[in-house]
Amino acid sequence: MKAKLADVAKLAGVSVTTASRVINNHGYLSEATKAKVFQAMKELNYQPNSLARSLQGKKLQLVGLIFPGIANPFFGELTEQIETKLFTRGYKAIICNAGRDKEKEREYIKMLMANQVDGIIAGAHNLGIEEYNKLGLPIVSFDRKLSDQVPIISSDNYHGSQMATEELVKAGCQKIFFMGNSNQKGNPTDLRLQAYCDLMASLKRESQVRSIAFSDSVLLKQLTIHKMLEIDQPDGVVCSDDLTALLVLNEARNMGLKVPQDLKVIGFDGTTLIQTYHPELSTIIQPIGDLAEALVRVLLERIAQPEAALEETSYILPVSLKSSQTTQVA
Amino acid sequence: MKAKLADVAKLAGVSVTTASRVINNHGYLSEATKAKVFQAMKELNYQPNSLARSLQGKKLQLVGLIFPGIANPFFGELTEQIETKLFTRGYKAIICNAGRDKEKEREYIKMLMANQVDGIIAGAHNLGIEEYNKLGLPIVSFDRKLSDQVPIISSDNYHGSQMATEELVKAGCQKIFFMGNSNQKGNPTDLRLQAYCDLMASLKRESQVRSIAFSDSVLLKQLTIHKMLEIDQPDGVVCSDDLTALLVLNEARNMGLKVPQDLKVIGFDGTTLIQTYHPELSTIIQPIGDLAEALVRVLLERIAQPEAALEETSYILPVSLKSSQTTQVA
DNA sequence: ATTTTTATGTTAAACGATTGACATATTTCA
DNA sequence: TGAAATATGTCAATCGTTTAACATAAAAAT
Repeated sequence: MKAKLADVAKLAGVSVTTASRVINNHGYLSEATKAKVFQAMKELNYQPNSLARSLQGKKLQLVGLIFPGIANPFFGELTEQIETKLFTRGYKAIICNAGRDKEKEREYIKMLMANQVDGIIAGAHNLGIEEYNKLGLPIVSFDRKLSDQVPIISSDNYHGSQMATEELVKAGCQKIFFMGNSNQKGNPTDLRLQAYCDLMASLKRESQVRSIAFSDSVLLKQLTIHKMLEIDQPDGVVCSDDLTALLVLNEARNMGLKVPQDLKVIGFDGTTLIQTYHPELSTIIQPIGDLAEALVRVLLERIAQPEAALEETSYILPVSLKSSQTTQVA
Repeated sequence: MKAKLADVAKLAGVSVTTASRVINNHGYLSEATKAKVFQAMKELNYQPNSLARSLQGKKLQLVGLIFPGIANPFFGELTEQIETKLFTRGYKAIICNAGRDKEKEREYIKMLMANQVDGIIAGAHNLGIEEYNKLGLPIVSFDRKLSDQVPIISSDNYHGSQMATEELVKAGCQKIFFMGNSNQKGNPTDLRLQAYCDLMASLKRESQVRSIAFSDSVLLKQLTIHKMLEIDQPDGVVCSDDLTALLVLNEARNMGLKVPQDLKVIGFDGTTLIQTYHPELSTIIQPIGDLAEALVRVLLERIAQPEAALEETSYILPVSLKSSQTTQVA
């Protein structure tokens, strides 16, 4: 049904070899022949079968993206940016929503290998180092150390969280809590927590951490937040991400607390979505476009030269503070 | 580098043919042989090369998803659901963010063809019917008529918008406006607009439509909204989607309007994100999970039996009204 | 007029896996 | 014991494309 190279060659009145030469621009070709072949390709709406080409050793120009899920706006925006940048460079992306599921991530990796992807961008990290090490595939990791062989791209989580905490301190908060997604060890969110704790310690203040699990239902999350606001009555909350910050804001409003008078809140991520639809929220902005660019660039470099020594094993991109109403001095 | 079938066969001490037979469960095999081969596969971490298999005529089990972009929460959630359901059935997904760009969508389609995808789920509709018709590939469309040969899955946009408008009428609004993304013809959003207009007409009220283009900057959108709220002073706004509704709510708050006392607002889409972080917003909920299920099921049926006559050319899934604070009777 | 260069064709092998045809050996069952 | 069923192997073709090797012929350069 679908046109193959032999059909093109026949229509153009040349041999299959010549047709292939035209496509791959290989050897001596006359303009006339090229024109004939291109014309035939157009007429037949011919697309070379990438699978067959890749069997020959050519790159499939396909990469796998493994993330916890793209419904989360941060990963959605990051994935979209990555895909766009890949496309510009002639690459395609297979998406894998691994969630928090180790087994699923393992399955995805198998599937990607079977599909001969040229490389992987890993942003879901349920698996151990060893499993990624033995793949023999170019990999770059988003925000998590996988192995010495795998370059990591991330935002400056530590500095971001430091700025966030400072923002609340400067705004005059006396009782600053940290509220975040519960942290498996090694998670970059750890750095956000760490920076908060370090800064509090350096100010001789007590760290107060409340965590809500990613998998908790919203009601449970709200309950946790409610309890914190009611019992502990903090006047400032550093949140591990913007969505958590929104929950805090919502709960505060329900309880009749005034923001920023009674309570100041700052988030983390700064997606376009949040910046657009919640311009009032102070937050730490991750440079999503730059992150995507770095992930793609480093991966494609690895793909082009798999043997080259790693220039850098870690790329930490700067974040920026967006100071808005939720941290305004009352 | 990567293990191939020949390596497995050698390690297992059998012929390549036998190894292949084990994998494909073809012909007579002894338990002992099967065990040996499986063992060898495990040891070598062998994954059959899907590309080579597909060249043989086997399905690649790969489908293309073409959407305007997954950063939009609605498409993000829909894409995630689709991907999950595909994965369960052994299929993989290539994502294509076509935006509003005709040329890019065309390029994506070429690329998908070159990659021998088994089918396409099309949710970005920049191209004409003809282009989709001549692909000779199973396709299902989300929310837009492409051709008689292409089944459409969509929500009941008309009924949804009808319910939305009624909700405002019931809540006592006297001056109900429609605010939405500007509508190219044939867009399903048209039905939302249509339902609003029809209902207004049947009530002998005047339709008032304000449109903001998808591509408008946020500032421009806000300006449009501001103008409407200030000059026309509607007391109810039917929005074509939840994000637009949020902009209206924000602008209303900035202007000191009280919701729902001075102004009632209702949105459309009802993503988990919005329901979670904006529980106050009344909206029409599209059944994202069911839409994904239907898209996947119908596509896989077409893939399994490409020649079968279409059972249905259009599947319209019911939506539901979520009546919340923004449309409460004051 | 002769050598290069350019242009194209023929043929065949290769990529990795599948599969049919055929041969052979072992087991099982009448 | 002999036929049927079971188990495995060898060989070769096939999928669509690429590419090296070789041959040939016309055009261009010497």
